[in-house]
Amino acid sequence: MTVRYRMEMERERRRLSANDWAEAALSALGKGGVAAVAVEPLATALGTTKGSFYWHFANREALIEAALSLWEQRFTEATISALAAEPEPAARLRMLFTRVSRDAEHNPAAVSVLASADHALVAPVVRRVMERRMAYVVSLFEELGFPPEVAVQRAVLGLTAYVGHNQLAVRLPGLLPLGTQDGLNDYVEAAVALLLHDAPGPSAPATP
Amino acid sequence: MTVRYRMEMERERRRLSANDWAEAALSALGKGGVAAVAVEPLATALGTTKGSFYWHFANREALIEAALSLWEQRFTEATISALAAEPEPAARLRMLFTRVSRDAEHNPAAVSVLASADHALVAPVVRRVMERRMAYVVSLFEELGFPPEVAVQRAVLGLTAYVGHNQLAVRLPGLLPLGTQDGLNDYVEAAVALLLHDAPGPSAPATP
DNA sequence: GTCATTCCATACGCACCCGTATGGAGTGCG
DNA sequence: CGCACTCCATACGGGTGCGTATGGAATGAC
Repeated sequence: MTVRYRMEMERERRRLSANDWAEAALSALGKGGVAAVAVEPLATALGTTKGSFYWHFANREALIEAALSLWEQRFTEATISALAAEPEPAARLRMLFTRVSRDAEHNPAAVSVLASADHALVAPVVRRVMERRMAYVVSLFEELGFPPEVAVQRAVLGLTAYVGHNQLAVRLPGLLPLGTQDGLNDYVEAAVALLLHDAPGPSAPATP
Repeated sequence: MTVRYRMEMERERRRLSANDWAEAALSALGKGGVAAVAVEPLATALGTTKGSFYWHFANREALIEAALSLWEQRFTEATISALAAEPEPAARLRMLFTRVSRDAEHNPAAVSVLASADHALVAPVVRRVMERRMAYVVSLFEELGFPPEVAVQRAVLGLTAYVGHNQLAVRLPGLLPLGTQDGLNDYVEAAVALLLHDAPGPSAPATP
């Protein structure tokens, strides 16, 4: 019965950790890009002041780095590890596209990160992530038996389509005329079918 | 022989017009998004001061609107009118993709505009432009004889691929493994071939 | 309870940008 | 020349965000 609740009606007012700040920064990153990862606005949003922040972090750059690190881990690992179970490369491709297309409009962080790719702290992270994805998709088409040049072309088409889909779905909701969930599913099926067109047998060299 | 050149060695120092400011704003928009369309930085870049700006414009919003209007006109009209000459829809599609893929990496304005699509002044402009493009590409595939649902799917794949291509080429140069110009041309050919796969005859109803 | 440690609130200086006010160059016209 | 008009330079106030300094509250060890 210690008197712990004095004026705590408006907010919890429990103490914050560095991770709380990083999570809030990641959320702000998704909403407004790196420009929104600002100390004082985040402080008021968290119901605290700058004094809390500068106890946990050295400066604003450290906060941006923490948010980016959080994003990179959460995102890359979650997506790729979810596919590791499926042995069939064609099924993995279909699963990948279904998954990312479904999450596209609920994923503003990826859009904001790419939009801030000119920032010195963002550039290496987004490049690392995109290079990993590019290499992964290329290897996927190679595993399907496409010759290297064709695999690269299919992968570029697929990856750029995903990036553009993500951008348009987030920034201009309702623009893509895919209707409801069914329309989106049909689109993914059609797109994957095109990307897999004339697929040779798996792991069969194409030009012997 | 009037003494007109007093201290004009470092800059021309001729008087500026509102259009000069709008052009500089468009350039800044391409480099750093709407955040870079700032009065004082642009003034120093133009070798003048804010006094000049606030003579030609009411405030910063008017400058942003001028830059966006410039971009919308220059861009949409230039691209679409260049295609009006070609009667064959397949050739128009190929020409469209060749053109936009070639210009993709030299077109940072489109990327910045889409990146700033949450801005109140940018949102209606970019939505208008993208809706026009979407409708145009859909009508192109319909003209090729695809049934409406398929035309929409092909158009979505093509447009999102272009948007993603533009983003990646501008923000992460060298990431797309397309090599030199020839590699890009081959990619465009392959992508267009996939998008045109199983095309019915032009203006032939598909499901009679 | 005392006390040291952890964590936060407040106040301050600095820098940047917006918008306004005002005086003064520059130019064309009589 | 003189004068009106166009255009720009400078100075100022307000607002916001970064980073620092410093005192004080909350918490755990004893």
